[in-house]
Amino acid sequence: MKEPLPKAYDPKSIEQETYRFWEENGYFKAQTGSDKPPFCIVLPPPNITGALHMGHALTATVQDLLIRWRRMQGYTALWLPGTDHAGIATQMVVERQLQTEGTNRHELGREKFLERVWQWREQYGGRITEQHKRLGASLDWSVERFTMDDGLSRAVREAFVRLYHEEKIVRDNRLINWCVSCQTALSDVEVDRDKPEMSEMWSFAYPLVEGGEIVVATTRPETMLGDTAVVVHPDDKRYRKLIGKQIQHPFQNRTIPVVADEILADPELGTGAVKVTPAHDPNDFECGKRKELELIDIFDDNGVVNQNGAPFAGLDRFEARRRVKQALEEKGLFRGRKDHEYAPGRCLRCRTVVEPKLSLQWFVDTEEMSQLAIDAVKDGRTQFVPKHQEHRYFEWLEKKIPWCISRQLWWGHRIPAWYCADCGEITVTRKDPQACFNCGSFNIEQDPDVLDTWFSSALWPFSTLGWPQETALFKTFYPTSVLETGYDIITFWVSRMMMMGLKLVGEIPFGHVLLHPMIRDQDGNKMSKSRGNVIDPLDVIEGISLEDLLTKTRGYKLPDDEIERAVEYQQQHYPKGFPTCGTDALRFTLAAYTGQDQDIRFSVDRVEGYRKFCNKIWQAVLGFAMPHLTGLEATPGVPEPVTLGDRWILSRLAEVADKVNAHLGDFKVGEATSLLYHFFWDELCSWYIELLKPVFSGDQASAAAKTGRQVLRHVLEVSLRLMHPLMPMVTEVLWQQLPKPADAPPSIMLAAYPTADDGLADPAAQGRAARLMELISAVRTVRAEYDVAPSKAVALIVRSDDPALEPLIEENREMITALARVNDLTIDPAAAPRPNGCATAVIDQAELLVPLKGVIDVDAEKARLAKEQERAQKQFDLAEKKLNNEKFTSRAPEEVVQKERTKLEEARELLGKVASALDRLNEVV
RNA sequence: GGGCGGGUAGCUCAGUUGGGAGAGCGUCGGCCUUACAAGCCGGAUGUCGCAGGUUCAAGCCCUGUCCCGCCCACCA
Repeated sequence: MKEPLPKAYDPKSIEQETYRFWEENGYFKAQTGSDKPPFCIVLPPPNITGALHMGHALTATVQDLLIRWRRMQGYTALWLPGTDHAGIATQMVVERQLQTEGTNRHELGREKFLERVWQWREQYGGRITEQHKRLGASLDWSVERFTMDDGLSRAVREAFVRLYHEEKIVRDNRLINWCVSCQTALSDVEVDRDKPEMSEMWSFAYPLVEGGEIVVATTRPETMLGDTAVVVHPDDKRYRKLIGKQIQHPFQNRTIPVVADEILADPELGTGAVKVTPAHDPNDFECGKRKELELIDIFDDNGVVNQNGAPFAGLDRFEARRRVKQALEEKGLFRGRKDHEYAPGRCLRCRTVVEPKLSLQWFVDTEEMSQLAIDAVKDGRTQFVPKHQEHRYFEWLEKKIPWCISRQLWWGHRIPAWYCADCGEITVTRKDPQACFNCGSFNIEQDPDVLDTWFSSALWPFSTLGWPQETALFKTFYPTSVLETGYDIITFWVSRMMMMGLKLVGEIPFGHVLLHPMIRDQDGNKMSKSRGNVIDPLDVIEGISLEDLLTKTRGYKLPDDEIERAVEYQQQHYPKGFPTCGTDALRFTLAAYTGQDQDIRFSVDRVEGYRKFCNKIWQAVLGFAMPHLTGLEATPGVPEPVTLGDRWILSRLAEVADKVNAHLGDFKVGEATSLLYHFFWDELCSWYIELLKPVFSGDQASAAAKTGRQVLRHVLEVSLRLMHPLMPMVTEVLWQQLPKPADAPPSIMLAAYPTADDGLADPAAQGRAARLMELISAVRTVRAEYDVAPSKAVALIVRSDDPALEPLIEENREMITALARVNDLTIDPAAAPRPNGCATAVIDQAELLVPLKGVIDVDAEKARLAKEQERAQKQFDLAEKKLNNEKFTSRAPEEVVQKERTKLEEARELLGKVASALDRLNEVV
């Protein structure tokens, strides 16, 4: 880190090197066994198949800033990284790979296939964690985890066995969601409901054995092949006498009964009669249980009609629909169709319409666990931020839906259940058994299925720390402090971690759930490859040309027309590609966006703005400060201020440090970023550094100059520490450059996070500084309005009778002359004669005259003053109106009324000054 | 159908014990003033979605309403 630094900020030249410096020195490593308070965040494990996207960048930014902040505050901070094996996703990737080799997993066999998956994982599974390093993430890589690690697999086994023996996990034949494409069962949260699409409600008649008919309506006519009843409401007069009668199935040699059921049948809907297919509809299934109806499964695992669906066996379910309708029409049973909106459930991963299907699967009984999870949030042991997101959590948990956890896949944690071929008993145990626990037979076979990926994810906050063993990590860091993630996985993940943590460990897994919004493109659309609006964080960090961007897009595995569309979008929206913005700017942007409650419309322009901020910091430290600070011996503690400027900036520093800590404590990250941005740029750079310039160009040995150097060094150094959690790279590099007391740590990461004690509160100095700034700004405005170049100095006459103003101006004469570019500053009493040809500005308790001989345009000046007059008049009128209102003066608090009186007086004075200036102008003419 | 969030400058968004409407980007004018033109100085810009109400006082609280986004339910 000792190489000469470039003159201008260049993120590429510092970032990777800085990360290496931290990593090689082990600064990310959390020490257990210290007496410091613990602070722990577990990184939501990205899928090994995933590539870093903006959502990861956002999550990493927020978590890293919390971790760095707490670490600097003196906490033992652990940020634990890891990845998820992502069952279906990974298996699909490897299966596609096999396909290109002309083989498949069945040819390969289970064992060989799993070897291939592990191989794939070795090769690509670490990509995404490497990418986190580019974000500056201070993750403790020494404790990196993977959901299929031995340790985590032991935790999975432990959880399963314990829940099984408590009968919270059961094997049962139930209706589940079956994906005919992925060939596996899915849980309810893995079924996605799209916007409803136009479909039809199709009616047909079932002929009664005794003659007559009963008409039913359905969106899925093909399921009539598996119908085992028609239900009507017991009170429905139209059908009452049909209850108990038999229907002749039109295509099959069987009859089905008309049954009364007040739950499923609603006389108000449709025809009031409902066909019941217990094996292929959740409501019908429940009805079937109530009425002990026969279950007829008419589809095989591919969604093709089986022998039960004769004579339509062999047809795909959608083809079967067409043919059943056709056949019913031919038999004269068609009774009409209506347009109908219908939203079929789709497999979250492959978009195939899921088939409700009767199947023997493993389920978690969530009744008790859900309640534990609900209670923990209701009583505040775990708090959601923002709080209103709780409703998603409660809404889902309160349904207490059994969780189908078995998946018909090979990649994942295999279910630890062995079936005995001899006695039929199930053995469920922590260690693989040699024989049946019941009969001792060796003729046992393990369940071929694996567990839902989310089962292992649900254990993440404690399995990663060593549970079920009482490891030092586990004892130190459980429960973890904050769980930070997107609101979209509250049901998938947050709820289930709460359930499992409370059930298995007996304690909440985390104290706060911090939820961030989703990242969309600048128009509010979801980012998707096929749309072409995906912004890769690494492209923003490093910059990318349009050409390279398009090359990347053309490499996507997408249909040609989608690629063309994506390319077109990018040509239109990103004609110049993306500039190099750097990690710090990206992080600052993402942090600034988190104030929002709605989804983020990500704009690269904004990142570019913050890259400029990085340059501003760079220039302030290296360009301005360092030449004045070389060889400076840094005094420890807060320097004793000499000038008003010193007092003012140190006072502001105290306020800012205080507020930033408060904001971060409240998770108000956006507030903290904006505060730091404005403090550094608008106050430190635009005012304090500017007013140091005349000090530094004068006598180097003066008290003002000597203290100025110390204050400058101090304020910059504290500011860098304040900003470090947000912009870790640039702050580290610059911090290394600044002179520091001898006991300073080797990295800014290890330095203490600033508090109000790093500044010096001085409200009086702030008030006085504000008056000077007002004065200087007023002169600048006059200059700007008359287009006086900065290189040209002007004279300034301050007319005032305020006894406080004269000493203030005298003591800070240099500041005014330098910042307002004034060469001749005089202070006159308010009644002193006015010279000709002056532009006038009016401020609180003073009139400012700027002689501009020959430049003054009387009309322009009149117009200018008229505008000021108007503004003052408005203020005056407003205050007067309020004060004339008896209700206001009697009911408003005294201080508010007093404030209004002051305002009125100020406005009155302003008006007087402006009026006299106007008079003066008129005299001249 | 039920619920949640949002509607503030051209754009993206801040704005809590209710008490002078803000920032960034953009825009306009002027500046190479020796850290920074990736900069500096200055200007303009608003029926705070709409309509009521409470209050001395409403962007903020209440009621109604419209629009956008999302969640849940229903969809025989």
